[in-house]
Amino acid sequence: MRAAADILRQHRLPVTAQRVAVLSEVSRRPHATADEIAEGVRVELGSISRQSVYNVLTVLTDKGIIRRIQPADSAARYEDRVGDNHHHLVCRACGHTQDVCCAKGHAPCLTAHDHHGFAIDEAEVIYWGLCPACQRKPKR
Amino acid sequence: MRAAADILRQHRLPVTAQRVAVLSEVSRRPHATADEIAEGVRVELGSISRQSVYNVLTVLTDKGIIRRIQPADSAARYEDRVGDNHHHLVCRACGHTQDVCCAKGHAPCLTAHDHHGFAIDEAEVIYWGLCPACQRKPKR
DNA sequence: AAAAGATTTTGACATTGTCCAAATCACCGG
DNA sequence: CCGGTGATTTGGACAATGTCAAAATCTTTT
Ligand SMILES: [Mn+2]
Ligand SMILES: [Mn+2]
Ligand SMILES: [Zn+2]
Ligand SMILES: [Zn+2]
Repeated sequence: MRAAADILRQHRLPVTAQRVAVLSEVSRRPHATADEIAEGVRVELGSISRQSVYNVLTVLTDKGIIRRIQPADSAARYEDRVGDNHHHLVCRACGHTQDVCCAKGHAPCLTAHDHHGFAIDEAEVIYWGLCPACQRKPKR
Repeated sequence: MRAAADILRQHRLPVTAQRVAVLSEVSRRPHATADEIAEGVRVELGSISRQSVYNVLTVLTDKGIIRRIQPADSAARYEDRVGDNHHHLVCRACGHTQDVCCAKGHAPCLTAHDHHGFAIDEAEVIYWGLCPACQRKPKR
Protein backbone atom coordinates (compact mmCIF):
# COMPACT_ATOMS: atom_id res chain seq x y z
CA MET A 1 0.00 0.00 0.00
CA ARG A 2 1.43 3.35 -1.07
CA ALA A 3 2.03 6.14 1.42
CA ALA A 4 -0.89 8.49 1.89
CA ALA A 5 1.10 11.54 0.70
CA ASP A 6 1.89 9.85 -2.62
CA ILE A 7 -1.72 9.01 -3.21
CA LEU A 8 -2.67 12.63 -2.59
CA ARG A 9 -0.04 13.95 -4.99
CA GLN A 10 -1.13 11.43 -7.57
CA HIS A 11 -4.54 13.00 -7.47
CA ARG A 12 -3.09 16.52 -7.53
CA LEU A 13 -4.33 17.28 -4.05
CA PRO A 14 -2.15 19.55 -1.92
CA VAL A 15 -0.58 17.43 0.79
CA THR A 16 -1.55 18.57 4.25
CA ALA A 17 -0.95 16.94 7.61
CA GLN A 18 -4.70 16.58 8.07
CA ARG A 19 -5.21 14.80 4.76
CA VAL A 20 -2.33 12.43 5.32
CA ALA A 21 -3.54 11.60 8.81
CA VAL A 22 -7.18 11.10 7.84
CA LEU A 23 -6.34 8.91 4.87
CA SER A 24 -3.92 6.84 6.95
CA GLU A 25 -6.52 6.40 9.63
CA VAL A 26 -9.14 5.26 7.13
CA SER A 27 -6.67 2.67 5.85
CA ARG A 28 -5.71 1.55 9.30
CA ARG A 29 -9.23 1.21 10.55
CA PRO A 30 -11.72 0.22 7.85
CA HIS A 31 -15.40 1.08 8.32
CA ALA A 32 -14.76 3.73 10.96
CA THR A 33 -17.11 6.70 11.36
CA ALA A 34 -16.01 10.33 11.00
CA ASP A 35 -15.85 10.64 14.77
CA GLU A 36 -13.77 7.52 15.16
CA ILE A 37 -11.44 8.76 12.47
CA ALA A 38 -11.15 12.12 14.23
CA GLU A 39 -10.16 10.38 17.45
CA GLY A 40 -7.51 8.37 15.68
CA VAL A 41 -6.15 11.41 13.90
CA ARG A 42 -5.89 13.32 17.17
CA VAL A 43 -3.55 10.67 18.50
CA GLU A 44 -1.29 11.28 15.51
CA LEU A 45 -1.63 15.00 15.12
CA GLY A 46 -2.67 16.29 18.53
CA SER A 47 -5.71 17.97 17.04
CA ILE A 48 -7.91 18.39 14.02
CA SER A 49 -11.20 20.22 13.63
CA ARG A 50 -14.38 18.32 13.13
CA GLN A 51 -14.97 20.27 9.94
CA SER A 52 -11.61 19.29 8.48
CA VAL A 53 -12.33 15.64 9.03
CA TYR A 54 -15.51 16.07 7.03
CA ASN A 55 -13.76 18.18 4.39
CA VAL A 56 -11.02 15.62 3.89
CA LEU A 57 -13.36 12.64 3.87
CA THR A 58 -15.49 14.38 1.27
CA VAL A 59 -12.66 15.26 -1.06
CA LEU A 60 -11.17 11.79 -0.79
CA THR A 61 -14.56 10.27 -1.50
CA ASP A 62 -15.13 12.55 -4.49
CA LYS A 63 -11.76 11.59 -5.93
CA GLY A 64 -12.62 7.94 -5.51
CA ILE A 65 -9.73 7.36 -3.13
CA ILE A 66 -12.03 6.11 -0.41
CA ARG A 67 -15.62 4.97 -0.24
CA ARG A 68 -18.45 6.07 2.01
CA ILE A 69 -21.06 3.59 3.21
CA GLN A 70 -24.13 4.53 5.20
CA PRO A 71 -25.87 1.62 6.87
CA ALA A 72 -29.14 2.37 8.67
CA ASP A 73 -28.79 3.46 12.31
CA SER A 74 -25.16 4.39 11.97
CA ALA A 75 -23.17 7.42 11.01
CA ALA A 76 -21.45 7.13 7.64
CA ARG A 77 -18.45 4.80 7.56
CA TYR A 78 -15.40 5.01 5.33
CA GLU A 79 -13.02 2.57 3.78
CA ASP A 80 -9.96 2.17 1.71
CA ARG A 81 -11.12 -0.68 -0.45
CA VAL A 82 -12.58 0.88 -3.56
CA GLY A 83 -13.39 -0.46 -6.97
CA ASP A 84 -13.76 -4.09 -5.98
CA ASN A 85 -17.53 -3.95 -5.55
CA HIS A 86 -17.59 -5.82 -2.27
CA HIS A 87 -20.53 -5.78 0.09
CA HIS A 88 -21.11 -5.72 3.84
CA LEU A 89 -22.30 -7.79 6.71
CA VAL A 90 -23.59 -5.53 9.49
CA CYS A 91 -24.36 -6.59 13.05
CA ARG A 92 -27.77 -5.35 14.21
CA ALA A 93 -26.59 -5.31 17.81
CA CYS A 94 -23.16 -3.68 17.77
CA GLY A 95 -22.83 -2.29 14.26
CA HIS A 96 -19.71 -4.28 13.55
CA THR A 97 -19.15 -4.22 9.79
CA GLN A 98 -17.47 -6.98 7.88
CA ASP A 99 -16.48 -7.09 4.22
CA VAL A 100 -17.94 -9.83 2.11
CA CYS A 101 -17.08 -10.60 -1.46
CA CYS A 102 -19.64 -9.94 -4.11
CA ALA A 103 -21.48 -13.07 -5.14
CA LYS A 104 -21.19 -11.99 -8.75
CA GLY A 105 -18.28 -10.20 -10.35
CA HIS A 106 -18.55 -6.57 -11.25
CA ALA A 107 -20.95 -3.74 -10.50
CA PRO A 108 -23.81 -3.75 -10.76
CA CYS A 109 -23.58 -7.29 -9.51
CA LEU A 110 -27.32 -7.78 -9.58
CA THR A 111 -29.83 -6.80 -12.16
CA ALA A 112 -33.26 -5.74 -11.11
CA HIS A 113 -35.69 -7.68 -13.23
CA ASP A 114 -37.95 -4.79 -13.97
CA HIS A 115 -35.94 -1.64 -13.49
CA HIS A 116 -38.83 0.76 -14.16
CA GLY A 117 -36.77 2.93 -16.46
CA PHE A 118 -34.12 3.71 -13.87
CA ALA A 119 -30.52 3.95 -15.06
CA ILE A 120 -28.94 1.78 -12.39
CA ASP A 121 -25.27 2.29 -11.60
CA GLU A 122 -24.89 0.31 -8.40
CA ALA A 123 -26.49 -2.52 -6.53
CA GLU A 124 -25.81 -2.09 -2.86
CA VAL A 125 -26.19 -5.16 -0.71
CA ILE A 126 -26.17 -5.21 3.06
CA TYR A 127 -26.56 -8.46 4.95
CA TRP A 128 -28.08 -7.83 8.38
CA GLY A 129 -27.68 -10.16 11.32
CA LEU A 130 -25.70 -10.79 14.47
CA CYS A 131 -21.94 -10.99 14.58
CA PRO A 132 -20.38 -13.98 16.33
CA ALA A 133 -19.70 -12.01 19.52
CA CYS A 134 -23.26 -10.68 19.79
CA GLN A 135 -24.72 -14.13 19.15
CA ARG A 136 -23.05 -15.28 22.34
CA LYS A 137 -24.37 -12.45 24.47
CA PRO A 138 -27.59 -13.03 26.49
CA LYS A 139 -30.58 -12.30 24.27
CA ARG A 140 -33.38 -10.13 25.55
CA MET B 1 -56.99 -3.54 2.26
CA ARG B 2 -58.55 -3.60 5.72
CA ALA B 3 -59.40 -0.43 7.57
CA ALA B 4 -56.59 0.91 9.71
CA ALA B 5 -58.63 0.65 12.91
CA ASP B 6 -59.23 -3.06 12.37
CA ILE B 7 -55.57 -3.70 11.86
CA LEU B 8 -54.79 -1.91 15.10
CA ARG B 9 -57.38 -3.90 17.07
CA GLN B 10 -56.10 -7.08 15.53
CA HIS B 11 -52.73 -6.31 17.05
CA ARG B 12 -54.32 -5.33 20.35
CA LEU B 13 -53.26 -1.73 20.01
CA PRO B 14 -55.60 0.91 21.44
CA VAL B 15 -57.22 2.71 18.54
CA THR B 16 -56.45 6.41 18.50
CA ALA B 17 -57.10 9.02 15.86
CA GLN B 18 -53.36 9.55 15.46
CA ARG B 19 -52.64 5.88 14.86
CA VAL B 20 -55.43 5.49 12.36
CA ALA B 21 -54.35 8.59 10.47
CA VAL B 22 -50.65 7.71 10.41
CA LEU B 23 -51.28 4.16 9.28
CA SER B 24 -53.69 5.32 6.59
CA GLU B 25 -51.18 7.86 5.37
CA VAL B 26 -48.41 5.26 5.16
CA SER B 27 -50.72 3.10 3.06
CA ARG B 28 -51.77 5.95 0.88
CA ARG B 29 -48.28 7.23 0.24
CA PRO B 30 -45.65 4.47 0.23
CA HIS B 31 -42.02 5.37 1.00
CA ALA B 32 -42.87 8.69 2.65
CA THR B 33 -40.67 10.14 5.39
CA ALA B 34 -41.90 10.89 8.90
CA ASP B 35 -42.22 14.56 7.98
CA GLU B 36 -44.18 13.84 4.85
CA ILE B 37 -46.46 11.55 6.82
CA ALA B 38 -46.96 14.27 9.43
CA GLU B 39 -48.00 16.73 6.72
CA GLY B 40 -50.47 14.26 5.31
CA VAL B 41 -51.92 13.49 8.71
CA ARG B 42 -52.38 17.18 9.45
CA VAL B 43 -54.66 17.45 6.46
CA GLU B 44 -56.83 14.69 7.95
CA LEU B 45 -56.62 15.56 11.59
CA GLY B 46 -55.76 19.24 11.74
CA SER B 47 -52.76 18.54 13.92
CA ILE B 48 -50.46 15.93 15.33
CA SER B 49 -47.24 16.30 17.27
CA ARG B 50 -43.97 15.38 15.70
CA GLN B 51 -43.32 13.01 18.58
CA SER B 52 -46.58 11.16 18.05
CA VAL B 53 -45.73 10.54 14.45
CA TYR B 54 -42.50 8.94 15.59
CA ASN B 55 -44.23 7.03 18.39
CA VAL B 56 -46.84 5.60 16.06
CA LEU B 57 -44.37 4.75 13.30
CA THR B 58 -42.22 2.97 15.85
CA VAL B 59 -45.00 0.90 17.36
CA LEU B 60 -46.35 -0.05 13.94
CA THR B 61 -42.89 -1.04 12.82
CA ASP B 62 -42.29 -3.08 15.96
CA LYS B 63 -45.56 -4.94 15.40
CA GLY B 64 -44.55 -5.66 11.83
CA ILE B 65 -47.53 -3.74 10.46
CA ILE B 66 -45.28 -1.45 8.47
CA ARG B 67 -41.64 -1.48 7.44
CA ARG B 68 -38.95 1.15 7.85
CA ILE B 69 -36.30 1.61 5.18
CA GLN B 70 -33.35 3.94 5.53
CA PRO B 71 -31.53 4.69 2.29
CA ALA B 72 -28.36 6.79 2.53
CA ASP B 73 -28.88 10.56 2.35
CA SER B 74 -32.53 10.37 3.24
CA ALA B 75 -34.62 10.33 6.36
CA ALA B 76 -36.22 6.96 7.11
CA ARG B 77 -39.11 5.99 4.87
CA TYR B 78 -42.08 3.80 5.68
CA GLU B 79 -44.30 1.42 3.80
CA ASP B 80 -47.25 -0.82 4.01
CA ARG B 81 -45.90 -3.71 2.02
CA VAL B 82 -44.39 -6.07 4.53
CA GLY B 83 -43.39 -9.69 4.38
CA ASP B 84 -42.92 -9.89 0.64
CA ASN B 85 -39.19 -9.22 0.73
CA HIS B 86 -39.14 -6.73 -2.07
CA HIS B 87 -36.28 -4.34 -2.70
CA HIS B 88 -35.85 -0.75 -3.84
CA LEU B 89 -34.68 1.37 -6.68
CA VAL B 90 -33.59 4.79 -5.39
CA CYS B 91 -32.88 7.85 -7.51
CA ARG B 92 -29.59 9.50 -6.60
CA ALA B 93 -30.89 12.87 -7.75
CA CYS B 94 -34.38 13.18 -6.31
CA GLY B 95 -34.65 10.29 -3.86
CA HIS B 96 -37.65 8.83 -5.63
CA THR B 97 -38.08 5.27 -4.38
CA GLN B 98 -39.58 2.49 -6.44
CA ASP B 99 -40.43 -1.05 -5.40
CA VAL B 100 -38.77 -3.85 -7.26
CA CYS B 101 -39.46 -7.52 -6.87
CA CYS B 102 -36.85 -9.68 -5.31
CA ALA B 103 -34.80 -11.53 -7.90
CA LYS B 104 -34.98 -14.65 -5.77
CA GLY B 105 -37.91 -15.75 -3.68
CA HIS B 106 -37.85 -15.43 0.11
CA ALA B 107 -35.59 -13.70 2.62
CA PRO B 108 -32.74 -13.80 2.81
CA CYS B 109 -32.88 -13.77 -0.95
CA LEU B 110 -29.12 -13.80 -1.27
CA THR B 111 -26.59 -15.83 0.56
CA ALA B 112 -23.23 -14.33 1.34
CA HIS B 113 -20.65 -16.84 0.28
CA ASP B 114 -18.48 -16.53 3.33
CA HIS B 115 -20.67 -15.14 6.08
CA HIS B 116 -17.86 -14.87 8.67
CA GLY B 117 -19.95 -16.45 11.39
CA PHE B 118 -22.73 -13.87 11.20
CA ALA B 119 -26.29 -15.09 11.70
CA ILE B 120 -27.87 -13.34 8.73
CA ASP B 121 -31.59 -12.59 8.83
CA GLU B 122 -31.96 -10.20 5.93
CA ALA B 123 -30.30 -9.29 2.69
CA GLU B 124 -31.10 -5.69 1.91
CA VAL B 125 -30.66 -4.63 -1.68
CA ILE B 126 -30.80 -1.07 -2.93
CA TYR B 127 -30.34 -0.30 -6.59
CA TRP B 128 -28.95 3.21 -7.08
CA GLY B 129 -29.36 5.23 -10.23
CA LEU B 130 -31.42 7.92 -11.88
CA CYS B 131 -35.16 7.79 -12.25
CA PRO B 132 -36.65 8.41 -15.69
CA ALA B 133 -37.52 12.03 -14.87
CA CYS B 134 -34.04 12.86 -13.57
CA GLN B 135 -32.39 11.23 -16.58
CA ARG B 136 -34.09 13.81 -18.74
CA LYS B 137 -32.99 16.80 -16.69
CA PRO B 138 -29.82 18.68 -17.74
CA LYS B 139 -26.81 16.95 -16.24
CA ARG B 140 -24.14 18.96 -14.47
C1' DA C 1 -69.24 6.86 34.70
C1' DA C 2 -64.90 6.27 37.11
C1' DA C 3 -60.38 4.04 37.44
C1' DA C 4 -56.31 2.41 35.45
C1' DG C 5 -53.19 2.26 32.13
C1' DA C 6 -51.64 3.77 27.65
C1' DT C 7 -50.97 7.50 24.44
C1' DT C 8 -50.14 12.21 23.15
C1' DT C 9 -47.96 16.52 23.81
C1' DT C 10 -44.45 19.78 24.80
C1' DG C 11 -39.98 21.22 25.15
C1' DA C 12 -35.36 20.09 25.88
C1' DC C 13 -31.55 17.62 24.16
C1' DA C 14 -28.38 14.49 21.06
C1' DT C 15 -26.15 13.23 16.89
C1' DT C 16 -24.43 13.88 12.52
C1' DG C 17 -23.68 17.02 9.08
C1' DT C 18 -23.35 21.56 6.49
C1' DC C 19 -22.48 26.71 5.78
C1' DC C 20 -19.66 30.65 6.16
C1' DA C 21 -15.90 33.89 7.01
C1' DA C 22 -11.41 34.54 8.94
C1' DA C 23 -6.94 32.64 9.73
C1' DT C 24 -3.43 29.64 8.11
C1' DC C 25 -0.92 26.73 5.04
C1' DA C 26 1.11 24.58 0.69
C1' DC C 27 3.04 25.22 -3.53
C1' DC C 28 5.09 27.87 -7.31
C1' DG C 29 8.13 31.34 -9.32
C1' DG C 30 11.80 34.45 -8.91
C1' DC D 1 15.01 30.78 0.32
C1' DC D 2 11.05 34.20 0.20
C1' DG D 3 6.75 36.03 -1.03
C1' DG D 4 2.34 35.80 -3.24
C1' DT D 5 -1.74 33.34 -4.22
C1' DG D 6 -5.07 30.24 -4.03
C1' DA D 7 -6.50 26.28 -1.33
C1' DT D 8 -7.22 24.40 3.23
C1' DT D 9 -8.29 24.53 8.02
C1' DT D 10 -10.81 26.41 11.82
C1' DG D 11 -14.47 27.97 14.89
C1' DG D 12 -19.02 28.96 15.46
C1' DA D 13 -23.56 29.05 13.97
C1' DC D 14 -27.14 26.42 12.02
C1' DA D 15 -30.08 22.40 10.00
C1' DA D 16 -32.22 17.88 9.84
C1' DT D 17 -33.72 13.95 12.06
C1' DG D 18 -34.42 11.62 16.11
C1' DT D 19 -34.86 10.58 21.21
C1' DC D 20 -36.00 11.51 26.30
C1' DA D 21 -38.91 12.62 30.07
C1' DA D 22 -42.85 14.45 32.54
C1' DA D 23 -47.45 16.31 32.46
C1' DA D 24 -51.90 16.22 30.22
C1' DT D 25 -55.27 13.61 27.82
C1' DC D 26 -57.49 9.75 25.92
C1' DT D 27 -59.10 4.48 25.56
C1' DT D 28 -60.54 0.63 27.61
C1' DT D 29 -62.35 -1.82 30.97
C1' DT D 30 -65.06 -2.40 35.09
MN1 LIG E 1 -15.88 -2.71 3.22
MN1 LIG F 1 -41.20 -0.62 -0.97
ZN1 LIG G 1 -22.26 -7.52 17.02
ZN1 LIG H 1 -35.09 11.23 -9.74
